Amino acid sequence: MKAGPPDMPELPEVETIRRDLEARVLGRHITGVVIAPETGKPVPVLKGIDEASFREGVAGARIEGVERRGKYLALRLDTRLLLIVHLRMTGALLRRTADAPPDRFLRAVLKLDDGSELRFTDIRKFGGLWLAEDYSDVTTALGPEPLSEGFTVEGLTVALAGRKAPVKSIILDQRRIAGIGNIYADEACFAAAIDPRRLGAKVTEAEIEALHAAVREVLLRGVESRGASFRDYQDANGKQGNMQMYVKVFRRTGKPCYTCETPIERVKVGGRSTHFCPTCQR
DNA sequence: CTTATTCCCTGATTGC
DNA sequence: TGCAATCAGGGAATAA
Repeated sequence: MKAGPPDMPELPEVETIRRDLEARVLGRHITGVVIAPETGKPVPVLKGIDEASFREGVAGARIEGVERRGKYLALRLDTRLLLIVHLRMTGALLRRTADAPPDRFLRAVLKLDDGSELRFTDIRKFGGLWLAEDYSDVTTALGPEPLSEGFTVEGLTVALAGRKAPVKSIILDQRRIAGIGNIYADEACFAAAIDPRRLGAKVTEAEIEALHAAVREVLLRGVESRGASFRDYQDANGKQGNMQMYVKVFRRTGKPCYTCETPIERVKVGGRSTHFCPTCQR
């Protein structure tokens, strides 16, 4: 496995986990919860709820749906509550048999009535679990799902109109579009031939159409590839994705652009590492 | 409403 | 060789 900074679960990665879990845990009952002892600096894995209340809220509940909203994953319980998970940077949600070897960086375990377990691991402890009635209880309002009909050229036009923020920052903003992270933002800007540093207000009508199509294209390819595993990402079965083999610019700094052979450049946009081709992207 | 900055956390990498 | 400093980043909080 290639070394480097961690890769972060974005829409395609979370969707891959969702599909894996839907096929395996739908209809199962949660029989127990185990919170792993803290290692390093103590950071609660349960957000906005104490352990006893969480256990009481999920124990015995039946899993009636496995959902995704943006980068949030949720188990819909028959109690009408959502057990919401966010993996942030290094989180994983692994389906294991109860006798499987211990996982490193374990933070919480949901035990199921078929003897399997859902293990939440997280090296950097940015992720967490919530128990809530709705996504709006745990996050600011999320924009449309980019792979749904709710994501339109018109909506993207409004999101960019008059804005002085870089186009990359705008498509990374979960309130504008839900689910795009650093990998797919860079790939979408390349596919649309737009310099990621360009201000939103300076993107033309034709380019907005191209960007709309590009966002959908790169995310669909990501889902088809079962996500990108540059280092840490793994699906619910502990397997890596393949999207890292198809990226055109992300973490290809100094390597030749596949289109024009100009070396890919890396800059900071909105505090995030940003990769682009200075020739193809204007 | 906007945009920019800081913070959280720890394994990998870089620098001396 | 060793050990400290630096880096990565999603999203919330804060500042302006």
